[in-house]
Amino acid sequence: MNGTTIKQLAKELNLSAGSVSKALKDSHEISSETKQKVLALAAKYHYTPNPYASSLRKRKSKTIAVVLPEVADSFFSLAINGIESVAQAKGYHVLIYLSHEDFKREEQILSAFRSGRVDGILISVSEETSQADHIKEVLTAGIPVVFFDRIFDDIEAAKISTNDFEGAYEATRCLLERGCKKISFLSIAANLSITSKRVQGFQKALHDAHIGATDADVLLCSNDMEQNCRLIRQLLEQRDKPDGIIASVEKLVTPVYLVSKQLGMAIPDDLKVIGFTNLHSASILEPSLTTVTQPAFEIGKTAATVLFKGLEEKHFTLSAQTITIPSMLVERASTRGNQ
Amino acid sequence: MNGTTIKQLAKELNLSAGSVSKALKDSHEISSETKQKVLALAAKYHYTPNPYASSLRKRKSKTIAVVLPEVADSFFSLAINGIESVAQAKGYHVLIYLSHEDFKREEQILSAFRSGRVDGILISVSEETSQADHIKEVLTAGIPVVFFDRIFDDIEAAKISTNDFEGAYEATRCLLERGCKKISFLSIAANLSITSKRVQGFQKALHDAHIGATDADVLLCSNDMEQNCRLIRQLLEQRDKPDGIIASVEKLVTPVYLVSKQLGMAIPDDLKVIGFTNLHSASILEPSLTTVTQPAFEIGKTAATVLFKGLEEKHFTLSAQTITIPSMLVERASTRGNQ
DNA sequence: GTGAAAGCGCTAACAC
DNA sequence: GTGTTAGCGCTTTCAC
Repeated sequence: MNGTTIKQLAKELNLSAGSVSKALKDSHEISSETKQKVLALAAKYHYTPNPYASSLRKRKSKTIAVVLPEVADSFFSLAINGIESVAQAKGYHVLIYLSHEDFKREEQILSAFRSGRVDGILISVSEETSQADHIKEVLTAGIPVVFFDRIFDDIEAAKISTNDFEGAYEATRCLLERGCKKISFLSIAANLSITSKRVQGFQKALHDAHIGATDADVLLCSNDMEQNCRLIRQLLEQRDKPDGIIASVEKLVTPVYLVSKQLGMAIPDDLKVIGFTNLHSASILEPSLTTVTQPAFEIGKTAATVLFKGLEEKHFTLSAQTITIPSMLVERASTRGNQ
Repeated sequence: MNGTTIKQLAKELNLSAGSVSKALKDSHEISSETKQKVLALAAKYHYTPNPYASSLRKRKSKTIAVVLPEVADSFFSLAINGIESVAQAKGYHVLIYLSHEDFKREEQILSAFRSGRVDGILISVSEETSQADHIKEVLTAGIPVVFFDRIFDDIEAAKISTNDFEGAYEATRCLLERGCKKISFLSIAANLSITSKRVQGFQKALHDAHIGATDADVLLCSNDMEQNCRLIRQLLEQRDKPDGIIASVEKLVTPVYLVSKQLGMAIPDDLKVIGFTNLHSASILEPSLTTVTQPAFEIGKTAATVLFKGLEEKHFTLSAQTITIPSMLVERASTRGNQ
């Protein structure tokens, strides 16, 4: 920490600290002449108020926390961009914390927020998060929370997500229409909202097409690339192998392409593929990948906007806000129909 | 902000605030009996010290700032992961700011740091940054700065980057060895350290191979995808078109693949390609992409580690630290030699 | 081993 | 219009 304080300015101007403070915030109580002088001197010394002193005094930090599982895939990168753009415009600061998909860490991170470090929290929960006591605690401490993407249903808080159910439903319909008879759905951690809703959308679409959906059609994958490759290889080597695959998160796309190539299965002729991803490179894969493109930037932006509204407007009930931003099915070559 | 304060604990325990404070930090002046009682009550009330009060008092925020151009590509995502992992281990908080490649914004962001909001700064400068007065100012205000990836040479500060020159040199050599006669180098903003060093590595390799390198071999691209596609198309449509391309940043890879496909140029037979990127999908492109893979996570981790050393050790001169972490040329199908 | 007091820098209520 | 005062919550020196 450094330099110029209000006191120093006051002394040099033969004013009181209080008057300088008021002048700096353009209070009507201060003569414009004095304001000029104060502003001039402040500029000269590059005076910047100590944020912690004023946070302490005003009991507001002008800071929000963003809690994420990881910032490895394109979804969270874009979401951060969205959040940051709103925060910067509103003059808020953004603290970032990664749970690394670890519930214990997520708990620790959240528990530190009870002390007033942040005015509000944006969170996308970890894979391991199956209960929300840690979130309820910050909520009862009076700190607003907005969930985004990986939301938690049974809790009273704002939730911003994409239409996971419909996205998966559409994707499944697309594969069926292109002639798939047996579709596998690759998912991750079952307790995540995005997972369960996507699985439901998948199963509903099968159902509506009068195709029996069994649990065996859903393959639970992990965070380990090697292991996922093995699982997918097993899947594609079995007698009753699928002719369509939905990769419900970005990191499952690479293993699908790799393994199908290894096994000499041609996409889309032997196997059609759809991925939930925002990868730019989807269009330059061979074949180019049909995607359920998520409004990642928009989700981040909306979540932040809603949070700031909650922080700034007195009688705005955050908990009522549940916003769904639609994803978009972008058809490319990986689902081309058989001729 | 909320809840329990030291005062309240003190009152309930019939102690002074000072004693409670000492007990909480396990001072030897306090009897272990008292410590027990204090700790017990603190736990009961989930006491968490107000960070801003103690920052104010101790003139230390336990917070660092990360200033980035953008968090769109895989490089910065991984770097953030690296930074955050160290920060979390050290008990530091991470504020994130995006310059969006805008110098004015970068200046504004930096100037706010003079007030002591952060103990140190990690920065990767914007494309537009051609002078460093804003950085020198925080430096003279006593706030340590560590550059990472996009460093700034003529300034006394720690710098963590990859071997841009050698990476480009190797990439160029690789193309030459695989039979390329004319190589184009796609670059972005010329004033960036990474750009100029990579261009130099490229030109040196041509030189060493006794190939005249002209400025025309370097194609300056922008941030606009459409425009880049047009530029690359022009390049590949001219009579004297290249048979090798180096995409010096991740976002230039997609346009190269797209355009070469549109023009019916086969990679690697008609055109060999190397990209500076950490994309997972490099291996599933068709053909798979030879990459200069950067140690993104490591760079972030090292930058943070160096910064914390500077913050914690009294006589550690940060400015001396200039660390280069090698990138790795990973050969894949996009540079396969002609048979 | 514990307490009292001062102060980090700022703001807001109240005085004049 | 400007000054004074008190205090946000915590830490630290100095007394006892």
